[in-house]
Formats: sequence, C-alpha cells, structure tokens
Amino acid sequence: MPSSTVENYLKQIYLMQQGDEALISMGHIAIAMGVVPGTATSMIKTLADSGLVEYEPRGGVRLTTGGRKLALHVLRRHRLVELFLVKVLGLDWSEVHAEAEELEHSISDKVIDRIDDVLGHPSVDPHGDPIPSAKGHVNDRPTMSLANCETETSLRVARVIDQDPAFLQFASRSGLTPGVSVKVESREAVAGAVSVKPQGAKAVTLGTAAAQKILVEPY
Amino acid sequence: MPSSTVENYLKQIYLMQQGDEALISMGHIAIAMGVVPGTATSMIKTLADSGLVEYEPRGGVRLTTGGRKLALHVLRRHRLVELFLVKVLGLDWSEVHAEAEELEHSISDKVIDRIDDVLGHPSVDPHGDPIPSAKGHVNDRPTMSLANCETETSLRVARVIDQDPAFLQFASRSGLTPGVSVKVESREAVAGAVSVKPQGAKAVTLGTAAAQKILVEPY
DNA sequence: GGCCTCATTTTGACTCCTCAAAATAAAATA
DNA sequence: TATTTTATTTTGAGGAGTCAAAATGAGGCC
Ligand SMILES: [Mn+2]
Ligand SMILES: [Mn+2]
Ligand SMILES: [Mn+2]
Ligand SMILES: [Mn+2]
Repeated sequence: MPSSTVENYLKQIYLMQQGDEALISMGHIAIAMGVVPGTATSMIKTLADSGLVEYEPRGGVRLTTGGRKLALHVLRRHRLVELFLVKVLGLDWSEVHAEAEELEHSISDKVIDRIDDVLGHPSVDPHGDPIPSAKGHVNDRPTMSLANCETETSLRVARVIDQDPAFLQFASRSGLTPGVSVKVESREAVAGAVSVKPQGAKAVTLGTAAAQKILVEPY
Repeated sequence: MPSSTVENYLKQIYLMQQGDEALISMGHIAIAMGVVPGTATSMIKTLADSGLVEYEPRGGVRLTTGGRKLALHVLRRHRLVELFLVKVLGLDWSEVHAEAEELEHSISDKVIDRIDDVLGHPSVDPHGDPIPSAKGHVNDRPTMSLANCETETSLRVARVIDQDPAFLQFASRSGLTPGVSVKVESREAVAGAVSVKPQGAKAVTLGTAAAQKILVEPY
C-alpha cells in the first residue's frame, strides 16, 4: 500500500507532466511539493526503485505505466470526493480541494464506488476537471482558454484550472463557472485584458493570467 | 495537530477506561494497539509529555481532561462517519467500522458538521454507540445485556458492542439489531445459553459471550 | 528472607520523510 | 576557453513510530 506521500508525489508528477515522455525537473517537483530540492531527489529515487517513475539523473523524471495508473487512481478519488462534497454535503467549490487533498488517501475503493454510484457516474468534478475512470481512462476534451479563444462566439465554460479559493470565489461571483455560456466581447492583446460576458451576469474584464485559467469550449 | 497514531491511542484508552481515575496497563494498551509492549511504553511517555495522559510508571495510564476531549472528538468523527456510510452510501453496518477507522483522521470539522446536519443530529451510530456532541458530551444510557436482563420482559436492543464483521452479520441475520424488540425466553445459567426471540424473527440461542455483547433496555 | 515469574521499561536499531549545508555537474556568460 | 551562475545531488542529521532483545522491578511463593 503506497503512503500518502508517495500518492501525492505521483499525482503531482502526473499533473505537471505534458505528454508521456516529458521530463519533470527536480526543482519543479520540490516547489510543487513544498520540500527542499534534496528531499525531492531522494524521494524520486525511492519512487524509481519501486518502479513508479523513470529517473534520469540531472535530467528529470517521468511516470512509468504503473506510476501513472496509481496517479490516476488517486486523482479519481480526489475528484469524486470534491464533487461529492459539493453535491451531497453542500460545500462550496472553493473549499473542496483542500478537503479532498486529505480524503483522497483514506477513502477505500468500496466507498469511492458507492460515491460514484450516488453521483451517477459523473465525468467531471466541480471545477470541470475530468474524473478518471476506475480503469484509468481520462476523457480530456480539447479546450481553449478565454485568453486565446475566438471573440464574439458562443462558448461555454468547461473548466477552471486554479484551486485557489480566492480565485474560485471570484470566478463564481463573476458568473464564470463550468457549464455557463459566455461570449468574449473584446480582447486587447497589448493591454493584456479580455472582456467577457457570461450569460445572466454582468461583463467582466480579466487579465491574461486569469483568462488563461478559464477554459472554454464551443457551444 | 495530533497525528493519527496519537488519535488512535487516545481513543483506545478512552474506550478501555472504566471511570475517570482507572489506570490502564501498558500490556493492555500494547495488545489493543497491536504493538510490542516497549512501543506502548514509549508512546505513552510522549502522550504524557504532551499533557494528554497521566502516566504512573509500572502503574498505568489515564486520560487527562485534554486527552479525553481529544478522544471524544475522534470518537464523534468515527461514529458520525459510520452512520453516514450506512445511511447515505448504503454500506453494511458490518463493514463501516474499518472504513471509519481511517476516515476519522482525515475528515475536517467542517465536513463532519455537514454530515451531522444531513443526518439530523443523530445520537447513536449504526451499532447503537452514543455519538459524542461537538462539545464532548456523551449520553451513555445505562443498559443491561442479554446475559443479565430479566426474562419474559419486553426489551429493545440498544447496542451491539463488537466490531467483528462476522459477529455483526450474524446479529443482523438473527434479527438482533439496535431498535428491534426482543424477549428473552429462557436462560440456562449452568449451560451458559440464552434463548432470545426478536420480534419478527425466529428465536435464537446465544452463548454467554455473545449474549454479553447485545445490550438491551426496557421497552 | 530468598527465589521465581511476569509485566514493564530500557537500549539499540531500523524505516520513512524531512532539512541544512556542502559538493558537484551543467549551462550560461564573458 | 575560462569563469560564473544555477540546478542537482550528496552527506549528515533529526523526529516519529516501530521492533527485538536485554535489563529491571514488583509480587507471589517456599
Ligand atoms: Mn493529498
Ligand atoms: Mn478539482
Ligand atoms: Mn483510527
Ligand atoms: Mn460503531
């Protein structure tokens, strides 16, 4: 049985990894995990010894098939828990990430399967993040963000990729939650500002950094 | 923030302690926690250093006020989680103890309060064990067991004090679950056997050990 | 009192995860 | 190419929780 530390490292590597052969540097892992670089190096070596990652000294690290499988298992628990906390217990979407960060390690498969049933086998969590299936399949819909989508087109918010409670609260206050229809009214590339009009709410102006965190898809 | 190890020790001491000044021996703690005696001794010393228990070398250990408060907090989480798993997720009462043993350490107060709301502020868990209040108050109804109650009287099962799945499954199969009305038809002290008739089920004969685990109260 | 037995405590060691700080390799710059 | 900067790895150490095995204490028994 992997420790929660192992689960957290694997999940983090999965989330940072772009594509299957990309290498993640020790420095980035250390920052993401909130540890000193030496700690990351030594932990990664242990993961490599367990066959969960491939480690290239001074190059970086990537998940093996086994490591990815485990990471997806944790991610599935995390996202199902988040959705459950919102739908069944009525917590706000801005606070469930922190809760799920702990619960993902102590919830059994039996309980997770029951939660999945109760929720009707959902495909995305409250933030629009895809929920991996029990077999480890992820349905990653290709999406663009408010920072690079077409203007004056009918779009829908698909996903908000930031777990910061303050940002999430701002997003829902502005009407920018997954499922909502939006239209980009204007984009000032030089000024780095995007003006968005969510259906049934006032238009908002976002900076590029914020706009990149709101993923949208054609409506 | 106390570690799960600390929480488990405190909860265990609370459950074993009869009365406020009783001392629990190191040997008993070691057995209950599934560790070697030396481990219990050293762990108890750390708890004593944290002011959670009073430790009398070669005498035993008892909870301080602070230790009991923490133990009750854990027990509250444990029992609310058990009930939640049964009522909301539909798990069997025989399997929830093991699940709660893990979840009790990772569920936040916020989530526990929501669970408490959803369940309507229950006073007992699926096994009839009292759920401590958030302030640490326990409502311990005085009860007798099938091994020592009156015969031919209308009684009600109040509590089943054994977490062994096999025993719990046997109990529900026999119709002996909290809330059910029962009548003791006969008791053969020398033979160590009790014959019980649950309402709406066939009469069962229990040995003394089993009978002691079924607590009943006047109907 | 002296001895035996059993529970408890002590000692030394080990795993897991972490940090601080020194050593090293690689990359960037001059 | 030589030098400086930056990332990574190594080394040494510590806390938490555990075990194995030796030492100690307290009663009970002769
Ligand atoms: Mn986590
Ligand atoms: Mn999420
Ligand atoms: Mn526990
Ligand atoms: Mn219970």
